[in-house]
Amino acid sequence: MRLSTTSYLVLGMVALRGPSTPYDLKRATSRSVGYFWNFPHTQLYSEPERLAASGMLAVDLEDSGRRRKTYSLTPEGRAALQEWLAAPTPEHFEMRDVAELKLFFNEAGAPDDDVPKLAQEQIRQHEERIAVYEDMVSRHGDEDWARPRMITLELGLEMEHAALRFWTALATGTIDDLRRERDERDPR
Amino acid sequence: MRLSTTSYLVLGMVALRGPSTPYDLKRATSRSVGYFWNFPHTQLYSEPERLAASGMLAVDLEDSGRRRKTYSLTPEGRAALQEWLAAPTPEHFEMRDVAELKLFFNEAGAPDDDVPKLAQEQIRQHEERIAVYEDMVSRHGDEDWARPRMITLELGLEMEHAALRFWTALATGTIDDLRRERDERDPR
DNA sequence: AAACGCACCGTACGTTTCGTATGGTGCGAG
DNA sequence: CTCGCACCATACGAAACGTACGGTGCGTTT
Repeated sequence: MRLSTTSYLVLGMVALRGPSTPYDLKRATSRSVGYFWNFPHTQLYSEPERLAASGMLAVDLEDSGRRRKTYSLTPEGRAALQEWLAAPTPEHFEMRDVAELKLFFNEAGAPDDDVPKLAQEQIRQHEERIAVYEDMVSRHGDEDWARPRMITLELGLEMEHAALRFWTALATGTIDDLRRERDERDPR
Repeated sequence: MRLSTTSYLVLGMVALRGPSTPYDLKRATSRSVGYFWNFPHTQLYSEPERLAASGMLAVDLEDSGRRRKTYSLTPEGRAALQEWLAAPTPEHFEMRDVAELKLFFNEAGAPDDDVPKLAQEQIRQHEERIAVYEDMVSRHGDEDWARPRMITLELGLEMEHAALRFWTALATGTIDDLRRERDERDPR
């Protein structure tokens, strides 16, 4: 049985939260890890089933109305998760950025310049996302249980600010400054 | 007929390159736009077929051995592409970062600390990618045809440096400095 | 206390994407 | 001339995706 990244996502979430229903997972991921690995909620119903079938999760079926399924980690599940966590990842992150695509193909566009509008919208997007992240920090930043999970927010914030700087520079025609400042900061 | 992002990718590539075979597209994307929107090469064989069926591309079938198909843009195809380019994107970029996942779930791992190795490997990844991007800049940076397409490289570089700063700070225990420096640079 | 409405929760199903694996093609070396 | 390897193309099964629908049960209204 081959485990995908989604599998480990589920195993990890159950490990952090304790026994969970798919709906619990859905809510928990959409507010945290979902920001850097998105997937449809249907996966959170089918994937635990697969994992239970291969002994990674134990399932407890509610017999009343909603017939909720509550999944918990088995020793095998925990072992698989820890093995995965212990191995560093040779993969580079993967991006999917429609705005960047549009910028790349810009020269094939109609004569009038579409870039300012594109940049403006991206600036909006990134500022909004930064606000969301900062809000999380200020609401949970000093709670002990949250601390270790907050660290990834810093990466998110670095990336958001990087993108924001780029689109802002593009909108104001100061791309050259961008490169110069980067060279000063992280000399090659 | 519904066009996906992949459709526009193909339309855009044919627009920039002129008439192209799927293999041409594959090679061209893998060295450029593939860095921020990856997809398997099989898509580059099936997608143009779809687009040709709906009149966005014209196909010219080689009758000799390899039976190459060369696709070129029709007026409808160009119109569709330009319409797409003219509309700013409401979407935020999407990330898929296995390393970030591992970091997030770290507390569920075995007692010994897996983070240093993880960080080290990511630093390697990002330095390597930066080298690739810088090489592109230095090889094509002063060619006129390449200039407009080089601009997205700057976004790539900003992102890479952001990630590199994060993992480096994580490895050296200077995450707090990271935040402080960011605040100085981009005051909230 | 019955009826209603809405937020909560779960799953079925058709479509698209993905990756792998396989097989043909033709140039250049020997 | 033929052999080998890089080039090129597609088939096919498996996974991921998104949407759309349908049930559940709590709180509110009458």
